[in-house]
Amino acid sequence: MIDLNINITINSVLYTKDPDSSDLGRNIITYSIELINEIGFEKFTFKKLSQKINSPESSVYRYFNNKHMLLIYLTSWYWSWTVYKIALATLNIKSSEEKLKNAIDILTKPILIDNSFSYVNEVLLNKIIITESVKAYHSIDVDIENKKGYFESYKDVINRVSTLILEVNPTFEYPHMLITTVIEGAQQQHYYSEHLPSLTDTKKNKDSISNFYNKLIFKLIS
Amino acid sequence: MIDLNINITINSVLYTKDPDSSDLGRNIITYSIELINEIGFEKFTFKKLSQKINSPESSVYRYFNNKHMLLIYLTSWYWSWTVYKIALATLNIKSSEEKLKNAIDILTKPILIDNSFSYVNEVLLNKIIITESVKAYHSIDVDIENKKGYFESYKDVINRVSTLILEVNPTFEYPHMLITTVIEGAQQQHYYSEHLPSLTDTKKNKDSISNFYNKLIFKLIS
Amino acid sequence: MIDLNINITINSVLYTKDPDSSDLGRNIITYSIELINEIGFEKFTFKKLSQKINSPESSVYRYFNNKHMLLIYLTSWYWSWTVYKIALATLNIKSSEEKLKNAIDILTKPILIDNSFSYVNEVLLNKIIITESVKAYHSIDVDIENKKGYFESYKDVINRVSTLILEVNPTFEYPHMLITTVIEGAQQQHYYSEHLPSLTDTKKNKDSISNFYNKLIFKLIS
Amino acid sequence: MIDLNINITINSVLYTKDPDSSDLGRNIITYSIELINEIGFEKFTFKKLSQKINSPESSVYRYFNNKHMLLIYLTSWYWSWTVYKIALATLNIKSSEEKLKNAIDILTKPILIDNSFSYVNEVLLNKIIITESVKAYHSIDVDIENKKGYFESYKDVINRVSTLILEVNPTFEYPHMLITTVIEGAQQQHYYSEHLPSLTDTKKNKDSISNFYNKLIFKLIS
DNA sequence: CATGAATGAGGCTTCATTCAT
DNA sequence: GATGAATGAAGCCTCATTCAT
Repeated sequence: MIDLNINITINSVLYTKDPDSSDLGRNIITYSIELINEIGFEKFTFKKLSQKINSPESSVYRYFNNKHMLLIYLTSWYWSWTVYKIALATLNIKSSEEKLKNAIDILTKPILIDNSFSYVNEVLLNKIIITESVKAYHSIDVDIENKKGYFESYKDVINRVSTLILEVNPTFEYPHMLITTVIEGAQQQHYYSEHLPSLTDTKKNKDSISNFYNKLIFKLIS
Repeated sequence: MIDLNINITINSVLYTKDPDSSDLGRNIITYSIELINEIGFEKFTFKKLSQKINSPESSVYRYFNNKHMLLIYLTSWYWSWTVYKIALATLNIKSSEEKLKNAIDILTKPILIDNSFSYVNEVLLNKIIITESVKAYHSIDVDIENKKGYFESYKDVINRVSTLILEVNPTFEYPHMLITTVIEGAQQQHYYSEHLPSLTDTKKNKDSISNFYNKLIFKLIS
Repeated sequence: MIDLNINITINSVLYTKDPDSSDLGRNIITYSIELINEIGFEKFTFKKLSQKINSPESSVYRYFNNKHMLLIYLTSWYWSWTVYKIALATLNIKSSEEKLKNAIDILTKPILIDNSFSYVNEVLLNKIIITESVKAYHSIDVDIENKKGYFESYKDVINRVSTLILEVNPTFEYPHMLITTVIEGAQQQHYYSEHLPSLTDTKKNKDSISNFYNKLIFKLIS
Repeated sequence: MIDLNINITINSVLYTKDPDSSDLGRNIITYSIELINEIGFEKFTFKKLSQKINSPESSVYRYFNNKHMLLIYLTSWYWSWTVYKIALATLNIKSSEEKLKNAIDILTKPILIDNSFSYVNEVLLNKIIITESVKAYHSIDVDIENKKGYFESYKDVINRVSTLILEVNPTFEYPHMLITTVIEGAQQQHYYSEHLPSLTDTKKNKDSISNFYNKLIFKLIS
């Protein structure tokens, strides 16, 4: 991946103080990703995080009002990063089919570390997205939070890829449904292949998940 | 639906004392479904439940060791009930395509109340499955729990429908992947159509979700 | 004072669990009165109380939801006890003037220990009433709390003495205003005579407060 | 009221830096009055105030060491303002009775906005005095604070009006007791008429509070 | 077997204050 | 002198669980 001098910009409604504005803030991001992976989001607390980073709990609160907001931030970061990867992968490509294919690959293949963003371990973050992100928008306050714009970056991914689908087949009726099905399906399959293999069919081939969803999309929209 | 004198049988590893064996137990099921819908699983506690049913907290503990086990029980009940509905809907049907189509309809159409099981409100339970069931198997202990058989009834659904897929197309490589994608995709779409409509395409037609997944399956396996 | 086998009954909306129903509950009352006197209501916390009585904080919460409710309870107890003292002091007395005078004495003279209620130190409790009771009903939620009946026992005192005033002078227009002025004035004067003597005129004579308010009442209603 | 080019002067022990010496200081006064009215003194914090006035918390600390000192300042301001109003209202009047009557009116009638002091909303401040001022001198440190002179302006009011009482009746024994009873009684009655009407008798007539206390005083000292 | 009381531990959050710039 | 960041301590409350009856 090209090393560009860039930052993922996150909507300021998603934090109290920008974590990318200080060492402590970046530590919060780095080690919350680690800690959520270790113990799960349910048992994750700001107290445990603050012990891990040797800062007082109250300092964490200067960045995020509560752990739910931190999770929203992490998912937003992840989807903004995905948007950026899709943008790079479709740049200067003429064929609509190829652009779509490249986007699908990004959404369905295993995640690799991206050294452009030193304080985020994208592989671990992806595991959190798979395991915990449903909790981010399956909250009882989803409607309020949606209005506040908490899910914009995910919507952005969906809309961009929907547009690519419509470029290939302008009369296809269900682009959003298709693309959310693929994204979330692929994430589940990666989880199943690791934890509940009888729910999937990935034993033989590492690329079977990506292959499956590519076939699914192109068969459906052709 | 035919009124059969039947019960959903749940594996005894999923409870300490069978909730279907007493009024208190059935109350626990009925009102936990209500309460989880009201306040979300995160904020649901045995204390609040016990206040709602006017029984001591300690009595609830006789049935389930903790709220996670209760959620596992509820999801198991839901998928066992789904197995039963699929069994009924495919009984005495010769055509493999029709059997599959009937199963898909059950998995993708909106849930209706089933009066055969008086103490379970299936419509509310389905909302819990959509919103909270990921939390049931996205726990840090998933591998242990899988070994204990906590997810057998979901696997049962997947295996039965996979078999139907293979009846239609014996060479199809990814029956499990396809069916988990469809089941979970359909549930998400129902959730999105209510809470995050910009992530789906359901405005015009109530049956669009079911139509979409039917097309998807038959296009893919034909 | 006659030793009667009685209890002050407190409306059950004022507690979560009746403190008069257990040793722990009675300890909470006894020692909260002590502790509030020592450090003031502002700095009083359930944690400090629980340390004083060697019980866990959470046990205190079984009796009162928060310290505000405890203060409401204490003031209610105090005014119910006052109603009881007035009832005793006016029993079997024919003269309206004498009944009123006896009631006024109870409301304006210094408080004496009443051994009928072993776990309440009435002298200390009275100091709390003088110093802190305004905080009980000068809360931002006074209107809601009034509807819930938090102040009924104080209203009871006022109404009973108002009735006595009207017995003496049935045409007097301001019985409630007069009696609240006297009760709260007398309490303030006792406080001032101890802490801010330049705001009162009590140097010479211990009974001057009671004398003053007796004169005030009878001059005004005659 | 005559527009005089004047300021209420507050004893410098009541602040760390004079709030009337800067825009920020005057903002602290203006918006603390608003905020205490909105959320009550208990929940009022310098943090919330600093957010309201868009200044850092630490800047507020330059003016007042803590919120208790701010409350002392506000009550002092209020009573100094009252002294000033009484002075104006008794200027050039010969009759002692009339001077006393005018002073009583000021102390018992509803407060009106005084445009001479632009950054203080006297109506809101009076509500704070009614609701919260008891907390100012009912602190555990009252004796120390009294020695430091925190309550001088209230004492000033009491002494001036006591002098007026003694002008009318030089042999009256309880001028301080009478005047504190009237001032605090009247404030309570205004509170009760708004929040706990069953404790007062103000339904018919807006001026009944002032009438009552005028009658009370003149009947008692004549 | 069912109950109700009791509790230790910890979650979440705010406070009042200090410090370095 | 004003600011803004940082923080230790504590407040308030709930949780999940155990125990004695």
